[in-house]
Amino acid sequence: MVTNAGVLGRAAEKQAAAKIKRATLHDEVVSRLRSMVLEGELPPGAKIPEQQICALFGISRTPLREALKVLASEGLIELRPNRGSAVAMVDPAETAALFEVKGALEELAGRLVCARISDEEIAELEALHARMVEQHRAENRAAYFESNQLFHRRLVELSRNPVLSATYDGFSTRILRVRYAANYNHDRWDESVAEHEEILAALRRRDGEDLARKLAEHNRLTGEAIMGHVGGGSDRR
Amino acid sequence: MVTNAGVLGRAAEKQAAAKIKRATLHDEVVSRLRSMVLEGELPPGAKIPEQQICALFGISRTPLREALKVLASEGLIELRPNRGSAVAMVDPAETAALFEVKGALEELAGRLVCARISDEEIAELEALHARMVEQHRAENRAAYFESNQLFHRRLVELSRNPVLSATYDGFSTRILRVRYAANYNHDRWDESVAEHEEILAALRRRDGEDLARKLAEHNRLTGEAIMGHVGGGSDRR
DNA sequence: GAACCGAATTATGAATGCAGAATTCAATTT
DNA sequence: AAATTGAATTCTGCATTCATAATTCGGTTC
Repeated sequence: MVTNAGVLGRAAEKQAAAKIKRATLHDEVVSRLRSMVLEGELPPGAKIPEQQICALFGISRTPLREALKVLASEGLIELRPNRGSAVAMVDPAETAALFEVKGALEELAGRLVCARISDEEIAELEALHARMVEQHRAENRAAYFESNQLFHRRLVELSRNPVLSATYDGFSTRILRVRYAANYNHDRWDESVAEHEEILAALRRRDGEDLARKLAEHNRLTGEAIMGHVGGGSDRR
Repeated sequence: MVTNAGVLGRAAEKQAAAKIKRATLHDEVVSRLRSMVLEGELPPGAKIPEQQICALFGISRTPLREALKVLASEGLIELRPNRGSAVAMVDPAETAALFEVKGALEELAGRLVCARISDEEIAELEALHARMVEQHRAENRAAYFESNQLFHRRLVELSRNPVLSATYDGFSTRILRVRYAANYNHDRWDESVAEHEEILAALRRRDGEDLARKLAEHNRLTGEAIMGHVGGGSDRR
């Protein structure tokens, strides 16, 4: 069963708060297809036969094709003229490139957020972190995973740069697919939690440069941990 | 870019001779619509009546609507469900946000390019710079403008991170629309050329950190110059 | 038996048609 | 006369249909 809440981009959450049903069909299709790609239900490289998907969703090809254009511009699928569309392959080199850019974005977010965040919002992030630690202790992988995402997402959002938030969400989404595939090992959890502590410390001091460095480093290490599972050990189940 | 890997000379020859036509119609429509938005032919806030545009292009609504979805995800136009699409407004706050993110991307590019660029490619950038200086001296605004864009674009490209290049291009495009509107004054040209000299100097020394700083600063100053003409202060909301 | 060519099938790209929402405009009411 | 309501028109969203390129499969030839 698909629960869109924390995994999908900003659009999904906003809509969820307002209405249960989406205004337009192709937006709904974009969300559902994106989930399917992220969760691996449509594996990398898989061809996307329009008619089958249409039958699955109970819609016609028009809204589906509109949705495919959007997902293609997000980099999740590829369109080959007259030859159909397919789920984008996960290229190790591209994944590394994604992490590099995501790191630069978090660096910027770190600098900005220190200048613009309120005390209450710092407390909010600390609460998020506490929840994450609790889920880590309970070894609830899925919940920990989602809280982790949420923490970073909220931190970027608090930088009060909507363009940055939107861009960051896009990269998170693309990377999420790889993270699902490579469920990296447990000991990285401990490191990750420790790094979050340091991140919060820098945030409390409102030391923008230090926070930027810490975030970039955290991102780099996470990337390497994941890359190690994607590139080196092909760990399929 | 295009699938030109034709082993059969005849088909490729015919294509090249006839026209550089795109494989799919909606791709062509995306390009043409984007140009119209960038050049101000479709001014910010303008509604986009599908039928008129269809008549103008001599196409049906289907490929147009697919193109609109793509441009919406690029941030150039807005889709309001059941209420039509319109060219995205140029918001001073959003423009400032765009420059912040673009600066972070160039910073990353600066670090990467120093580690990955070859001597020949440095020479190529110097040639581009020289051409730009020449056009500056000749007071050829349009040509200078384009060379300037090209210089930065190529520098980012030489960072050898395709994701970064694509993202940077996207932001350049969105900003380009504002730059067209605000043809900032001539004295900024001189500053800009001087900054390019420093950028090249840092590149020659392959001092990634310094180059990153220089690029970020150059970006910030350009942004402020443009923002001053658009109407917003540097940071106002 | 393998390679090659061509017709049949299938899938994609684009156009048209149809239902419903939004806007417009006129008529009615206060 | 101004405001409001509702009918008519316009436009968007989606489904359906048509055309064309790609793939598949069967037959032929070497």
